[in-house]
Amino acid sequence: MSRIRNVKEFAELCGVSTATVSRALSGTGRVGADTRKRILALADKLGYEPNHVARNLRTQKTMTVGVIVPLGHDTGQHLSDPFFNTMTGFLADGLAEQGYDLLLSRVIPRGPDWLQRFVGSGKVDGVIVIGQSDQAGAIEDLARHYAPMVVWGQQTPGQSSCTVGSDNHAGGMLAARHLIERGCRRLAFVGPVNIPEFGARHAGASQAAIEAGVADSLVVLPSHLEPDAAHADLSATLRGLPELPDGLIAGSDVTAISALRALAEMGVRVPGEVRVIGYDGLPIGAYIDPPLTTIDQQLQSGARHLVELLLQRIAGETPGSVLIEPRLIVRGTS
Amino acid sequence: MSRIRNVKEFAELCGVSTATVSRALSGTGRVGADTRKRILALADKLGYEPNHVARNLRTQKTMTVGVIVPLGHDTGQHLSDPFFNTMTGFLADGLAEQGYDLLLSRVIPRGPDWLQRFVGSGKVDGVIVIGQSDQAGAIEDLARHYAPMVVWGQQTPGQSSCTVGSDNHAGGMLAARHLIERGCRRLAFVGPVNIPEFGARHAGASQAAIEAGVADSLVVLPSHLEPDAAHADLSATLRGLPELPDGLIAGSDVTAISALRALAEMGVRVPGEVRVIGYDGLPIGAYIDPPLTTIDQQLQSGARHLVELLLQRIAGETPGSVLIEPRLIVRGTS
DNA sequence: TTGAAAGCGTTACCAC
DNA sequence: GTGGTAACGCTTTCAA
Repeated sequence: MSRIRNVKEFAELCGVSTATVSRALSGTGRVGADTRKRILALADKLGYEPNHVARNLRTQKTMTVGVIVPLGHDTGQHLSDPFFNTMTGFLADGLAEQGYDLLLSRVIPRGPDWLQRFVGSGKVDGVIVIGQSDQAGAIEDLARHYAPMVVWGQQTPGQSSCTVGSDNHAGGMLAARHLIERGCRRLAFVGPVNIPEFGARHAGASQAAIEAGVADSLVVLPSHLEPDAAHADLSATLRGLPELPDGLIAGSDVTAISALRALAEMGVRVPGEVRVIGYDGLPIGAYIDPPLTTIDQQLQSGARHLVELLLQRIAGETPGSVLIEPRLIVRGTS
Repeated sequence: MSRIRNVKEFAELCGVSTATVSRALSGTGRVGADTRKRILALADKLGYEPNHVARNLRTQKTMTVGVIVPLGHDTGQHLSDPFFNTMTGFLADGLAEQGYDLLLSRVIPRGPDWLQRFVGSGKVDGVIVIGQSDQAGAIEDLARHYAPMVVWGQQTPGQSSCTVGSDNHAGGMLAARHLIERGCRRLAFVGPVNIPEFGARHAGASQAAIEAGVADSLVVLPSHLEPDAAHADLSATLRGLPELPDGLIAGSDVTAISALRALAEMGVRVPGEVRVIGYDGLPIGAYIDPPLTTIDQQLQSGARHLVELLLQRIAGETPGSVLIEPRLIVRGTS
C-alpha cells in the first residue's frame, strides 16, 4: 500500500472533489453530514493529513511563531543556556496551548536587515525576540513597520517595539540596597553593561549605591554571558583586584553561578567574605549550594505575557508593553 | 515605500525575469556575473527575501527538523522540564550549525497515527523524538515506512526505529552496585517503570541487587516525572512505608531532586540515613545541595549523535542506532 | 450541497 | 546567459 500524496488522490478514493474534502477536513463550509463523516473516517483510516506547507501558502498563515535569540557578537551564548531554555520551555507550553508551533532559530545577526529578512521569509505569523542583545537598532527598525513582534528585554521611552520584561533599573536598585543593608560597602557589578537590560540593571544598582553614600559609582567587572567564559573572566578579574569587593551584583543568575564557582576555587567564603546576588529567578537557583539570592523576573508569567501580546498583535490589535515588577528573593548567598 | 511582495515585483525592479532572480539568489544555475551582482545588491538594499513557504512547496524541502516530545497520558511533563530543555538546547545548537531550523512541538498523542500525521503534514524534513514515553508502538509503526526519524530513548532488539540513548540496563546496574558498595541493603527504585527507558533502568538495578544477594527483587516507588507531582507522590509513599529504604535509585535527575526535597522535609539526612542516586547527568546536578550522584548519559554528545544520524537519514543513508555508555558520577548524595 | 478552476510565490525545465 | 511557463498541494470563490 502506497501513501496518499495529496488531496486529489484522497478525494478520488472518497469519491468526491478536492473542494469537498478540504471543507470536510477543515470543518469550515457546508458539507453534507454523511459525506463529512465518510471523509473523516477514511482520513483516519489512511492517516491522511493535508500538506501544511501548501495550506500555509494558500491561506497566508502558518500557525507558527518564531522564537529568535539574537546572539550578539561577543556574548558567547548558546541556545543551551539555562536562561533561554527556561524561557523557551515556558513559551513552548504557552504557544502549544493556543495551537501554535514554535520555530526556534538561533540567528547570527549579519547584515543590517537580518530580522526583516527572517519575517519576510513568511515562515512564521509572528516573532518573539528573546533579549535585545546588541541588536536594539535592528529590532526598532523592524518594529516600525512590522506589528506582530514582541521582545523580551529592556523597555525604553519612545520605543516602537512591544516589550515584556522586568523593570531592570528598579531591580538593580533592589539588589544593591539589599547588599548594602547586609553591610556591603565595596560593591561590584558583573556583566556586559553594553546590552540594554544589563546596562539598566547596572544603572539602577549604581544609583542605589550613590544614594546610600557607599560609592561614587558602581565598579563594573565585565563578563561574557556564557557560563564557562564568565567563569574565566571572573577568575582573572577577581585575582587581579587589589582588594576583593564584599558584594557582587551579578547581571544574571548564570553569571552569579559562575561567580560562585570562581570564588569557591579561590577559597573565598560566600556569604562570609563576599555576598552575591543574581538576577532572573531561574528555578535552578533554589537548588544550588548555597541557594542563590536573586531578583526574580517571574519568567513564567513573563512568557505568558509574551504569548498573549503576540497573539493579540497577530490578530491585528496593538497592545502596549508590559513591565514586570522585580522581586527580591533572599536565600543563602547574601 | 511599500514592501516587495514577491519575485515578480522584485524581478521587474531588477529588469530581469523571475527565473533569473531565483537563480541569482539561490546561487544555483548560471547567471551573468554582473547581473547577479546587481540583483544581490538590490535584494540587500530592499531587504527582499524569497518566501520560504512557496519555496518549500516547490522544492519539497523545508530545512526544518521537528523535535517532538510525546507527552504520555499521565507523566504530567511539560516542555519546561529541565531534561527536555537541556536536550532541546543542545539540539538547537547542533541543528543551527547545520543550517536547520528547529520546530518544537508538544504533541499530545491522540488517535493511532498522530505521528504519521505529523510527518505527513510536510512541515519538516525529519523528526527527532525525545523519549518513547508510552508511544513505542506508534513510533515503531512509523519507523517501518518513514526513514528520517531518530529517537532518543531505549534501544530494543529487533526494532525498526533508529535510537540514541544510554544502555539503560547497564546504567541501572551501575547505580545499584554503587549504592550497595556504599552499604545500602534496602534499595528502592523511583519512577514510571512502564516507560521503556525506566523499565530497563529498573531491570538493571534489580538484577544487580539480586546478584549481590541484597534482595529478591527491587521495590518500585511509582512516580510521575513532573517535579511537583513526583514530590507529592514520594512524600505520600515514603511516609506510608513501614521502614524507609536506605538507598534510592531515581529514574531521572529531576525525580532525584524531588526525592531530595521530600526527604529534607521529612527531616531525613542525605546521605546519612538515605543515599540517593539520579540518572541523566544534567548540568544542574553538580550545583544542587548536596551535589547529586548520578548516572551520566552524556546528553551533549547524545544530541550530537541525534543530529548527525538524522541528517544522514535525510540524505538517504540508513545508519544504525547508537548506544551511549553510561558513566557513574559520584558526588555528595551517596 | 457539491464541483471546476483560479491562484498563493517559488523553482526548474525547456526553449531561445 | 536569460525568459516563459508548468507544477508543487492546497483553499476558496463562483456556478451549478
